Amino acid sequence: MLYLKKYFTEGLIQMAILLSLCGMRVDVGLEPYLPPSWHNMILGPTSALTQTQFHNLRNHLEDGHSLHPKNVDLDGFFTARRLLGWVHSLDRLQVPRAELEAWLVQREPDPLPVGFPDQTSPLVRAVDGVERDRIASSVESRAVFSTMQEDEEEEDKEEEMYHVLHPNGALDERREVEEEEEEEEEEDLAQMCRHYSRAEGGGGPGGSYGRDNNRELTQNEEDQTHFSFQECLRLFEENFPFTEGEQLHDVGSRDGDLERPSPDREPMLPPFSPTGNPSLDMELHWQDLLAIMEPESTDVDMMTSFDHTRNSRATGTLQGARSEVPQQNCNNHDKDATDAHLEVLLMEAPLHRGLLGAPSQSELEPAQFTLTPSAELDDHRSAFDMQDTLKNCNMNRLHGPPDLLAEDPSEDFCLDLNAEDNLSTFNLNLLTQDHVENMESSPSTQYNPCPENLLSFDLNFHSHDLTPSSFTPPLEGNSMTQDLLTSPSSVFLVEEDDEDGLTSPLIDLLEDAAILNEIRLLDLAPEEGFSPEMASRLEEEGYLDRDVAQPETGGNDNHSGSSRVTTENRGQDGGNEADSDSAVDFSYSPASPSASEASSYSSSSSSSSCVSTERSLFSEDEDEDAEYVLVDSDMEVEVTIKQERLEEEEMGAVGGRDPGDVKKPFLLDYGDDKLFNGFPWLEHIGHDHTYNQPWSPPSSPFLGKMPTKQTKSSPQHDNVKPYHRSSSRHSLSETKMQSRDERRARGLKVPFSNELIVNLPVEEFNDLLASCQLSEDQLSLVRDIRRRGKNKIAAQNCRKRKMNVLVSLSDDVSGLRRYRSRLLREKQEALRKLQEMKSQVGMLYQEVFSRLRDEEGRPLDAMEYLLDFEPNGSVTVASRQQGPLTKNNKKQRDKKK
DNA sequence: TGAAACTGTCATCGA
DNA sequence: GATCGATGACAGTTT
Repeated sequence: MLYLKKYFTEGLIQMAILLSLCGMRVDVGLEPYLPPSWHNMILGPTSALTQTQFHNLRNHLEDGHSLHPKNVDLDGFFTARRLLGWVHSLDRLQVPRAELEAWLVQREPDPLPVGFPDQTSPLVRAVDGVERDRIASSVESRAVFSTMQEDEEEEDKEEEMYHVLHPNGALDERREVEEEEEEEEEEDLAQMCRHYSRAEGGGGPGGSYGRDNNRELTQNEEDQTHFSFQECLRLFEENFPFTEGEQLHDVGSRDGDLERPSPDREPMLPPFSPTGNPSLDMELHWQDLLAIMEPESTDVDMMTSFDHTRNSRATGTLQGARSEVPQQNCNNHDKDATDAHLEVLLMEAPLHRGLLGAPSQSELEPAQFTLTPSAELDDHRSAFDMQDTLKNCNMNRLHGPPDLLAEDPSEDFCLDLNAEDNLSTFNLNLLTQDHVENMESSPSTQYNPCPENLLSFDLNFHSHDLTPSSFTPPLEGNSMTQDLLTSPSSVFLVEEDDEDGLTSPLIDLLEDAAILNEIRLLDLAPEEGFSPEMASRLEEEGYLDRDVAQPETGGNDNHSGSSRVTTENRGQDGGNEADSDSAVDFSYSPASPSASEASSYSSSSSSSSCVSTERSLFSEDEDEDAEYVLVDSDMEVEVTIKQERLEEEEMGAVGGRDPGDVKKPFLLDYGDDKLFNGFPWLEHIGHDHTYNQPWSPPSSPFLGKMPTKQTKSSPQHDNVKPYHRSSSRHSLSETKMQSRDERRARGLKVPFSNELIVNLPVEEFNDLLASCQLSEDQLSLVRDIRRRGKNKIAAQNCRKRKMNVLVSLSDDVSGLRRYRSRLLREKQEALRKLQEMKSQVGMLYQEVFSRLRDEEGRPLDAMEYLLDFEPNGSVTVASRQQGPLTKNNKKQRDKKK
C-alpha cells in the first residue's frame, strides 16, 4: 500500500486532473462495473465515456492485490464504449465550464495540448450543426426523466427554430422572461433528481446515497464529449473575432470575478498555467484541484454555483463591465436592437408601470392616433429620461416603448447584444453577466449568440470528468475498492492521514468484507426450532425453503459447508459466481432487493449463529441473547442441541472472533465481495421498490449478483438499518440489532422463517398455523411478525408512491412552466407583431398627414391635428384643441377617395 | 451536537 | 368480523 500510496500521490492523479483540465481524457475505469442498463440510465444513450485509462493503476491493484479477480475484458469494453461514445458525441460540442473558465482566466499564448485528433470531428460537427445539448447540465439524473428530456429537447428545437425565425430580436426578451423560469426549473429538477435518487436509493445510507447517485449520473452524463479546449478556443475565436485587441482572457481578467474562486464552489478553479511550471502549479493548487474533485462540486452544487455565479456577477464587477459594454455599444445600436428593446418593453411595461397602456389604449381607442412621424421613433430611442418618456407618452404613445429603455439601458443593451448578428460587438459581451446568465440559467441556449453562429458551447462543468471521487459514495467500507480504483483522491487523502500502511477505508473495507462474509455465512445458518417431523411436513407442503427443509444436522453442515464452498468457489471460480449466489439466494426476493430486506433476512436467518459472535462483540446485549439461548436450551431437543453446537462451532470459526480478526479469514474473498460491494450505491440507485413482489426474479442480473447485500430473500421486519452497512461497526451492531423479532421467534420456537410468515398468502398462512399447532404466544408472535412485515412492505411501497407522486408533480410543474414559457413567447411574438403593425400604421399616418393640407394649403401639423376614424368608415381630421375640422373632413374624404 | 434523512413500527381507516 | 393495504405519525438510528 505504501507504494500504492506513492503511486497515487505522486503525480498520476495530479497529471490526470491537469490533463483533464486541458481537455485530455481521464478514464477512471468505472464503466465495466456498471451494468449495461446502468450505462444507459446513468450515462444516457448518447453519452460518451471519455475517461482515459487508469488501467495501469487498476491493473496494478488487480494484479498485485487481487482486488478484481473477476475482472472482465476491460480494455475491450472500454474501447467499444469509447468508440461508441465518440460516435455519439459527434453531434454535440461541450466545453467544460471549468475548463473554459480556467482557460479564460489563465489562458496562455502557447497552445494547450490537444486531447485527441479525432475530437475535431465533433467540434466541427457541432459548429456546423448547431446541435446543442442542454440536458447535460440542466437536468441531472435524467434517466428517470426521459420524458422531460424529450420535452426539453423539443423545446430546444423550438428555441432553435425561434432563433432562426427571429434572429434579430424578440429572443432576448424572451430569455429575460424565461431566465427566472429556467432557473427555477433547473432548481426544481435538481431537487427532483435528488429526491428521486434518494427515493431510488431506498435503503441508502441517508441522503448521501441519493446525492451521490445524482452526482454519479451527473458526472457520467456530463462525461459525454471531450474535445480539445484549445481547439475549442481556436474555433471560438475564429467565429467570434475579438475587437479592439481584446482577448478572451482579457475579458475574463477584466471581469474580476472570474479570477477568484466562487465562494459556493470554492475553489472554482485552480489557477492553471499550462505553459508555466505545471508541477509547481500542481503543488500550489493541488488543494484546489482536490477541491474540484470533491463531489460537492458536482451537479447539484453546480446548480447553486450557477446561481451564485449569476448572483455574484450580477453584483460584482461584471455589473460594471456589463453596464460598461452596453454603454460602448449604446450609440451603435441598430434598428434591430431597438426593435428588441421595443419588444422587451412591450412585454415588461405592464409589469413595471403600465406604460404598455400605449398599445393597449390604442387598442381600446383605435380611432385615435397621434401624429407620430416614424422618424421620431428612432430619434427618441436614445432618450433615457423617464419624465420625458412620460411626457412623450401622452403626445406620442409610440415613443413610450423606446423610452422605456431608460429603465435599465445596460441590461437591455446587453439583451440586444445577445440578439446581435454582429459578431464584433458580441465578443465584448462575451463574459458579461447577461451571457453568463443566459448560458447558465438557460443551458439550452448555451452559448449561441446568434443563429448564424453555429458554434454552440455547452459550458457544463466537466470537472466531473476529473473527479472520479464523485463516483464514490461516502462509504468507507464497502466502497473501499471503488475508492481504490475510482477515487484516488479520496484514497490518498485518507492515506495521508494514515501512516500505518492500511488506510482507514481499507480497514473498514476489510472489516466490512469480513463482516459481510460473516453475515453471508450466518445467513446460511438454518432455522432453528424445527423438529424433523415438522420440517419434513413443511417441506412436503412446500412452505420451507430448501435450506430450511434441510435436515437439521445435515442442514447445518450443508449450509455451513455450502456457504464455505460458496465463498471458496468465489475465490476459485468466478465463473460460478452466479451459481454460488443463486445457491445463496435460495429464497431471496430479488424483486425486493432492498438492502433492508436483505440485511434483515441476514439477521433473522442468522440470529442463532449470531449469538455466539455477537455475544462477544456486544456485551450490552448479552443478557438478551443469553435469555434466548436459555430459552432455546430449555426447549431444545437433541437434534437442536447438536445443531446449535454445530452452529456454535461454525460461528466460532466464522464469526466468533473479535473485530480485529474479522478481516483475516476473508481476505481471499475480499476481491469478490469488493467486486460486488464496491458499488454499494448501485443497489440503492437501482433499488427495486417492488416490495410487494417478493418472489419475482431479479430485475437486474448485475444486481442479483451482489452477494452480500442481496444474498437473502426474506423481507424481514426487524430493526433493519441497511445503511448501517456503511461501516463495519455499524454492520456488526446491525447484525445485533436487526434480529429482534427473529430472536423472539426463535425463543418461542416458531418453526417458520420470517419471510415465510410474511409472504405466505393468508389462506396458506392460516393453514400453516393450523397445521403446526402453535401456542398462543407463538401465534401471537407470528401474527405480529406477519403484520409488521406486511406493514413494513406497505410502508415502503407507500413511500415509494409518495416519492413518485412528488416526482410526477414536479414533472408537471416543469411541464407547466415550459407551457407558460411557450405562451409567453407567443405573447411576445404577438406583441412584436402588434408593434410592427402599429409602426406601419404610424408610418401610414404620417404619410397621410404629409399629404393633407389645411385651408390655406399648408401641411397639417401632426402635433396639432389627428385623424379620427369613425365607425362608419369615414375619416376626419380633427384638431387636438378645437375638434374636428369640418372643412377638412370633406377634403380628407376627397383625398381618401 | 443538532438537523436531516431513512426506516421500522404503530394506529387508524377504508375496501 | 377478519384481513389487507394505505397512510399519517412517531421513534430510533445514521449521516
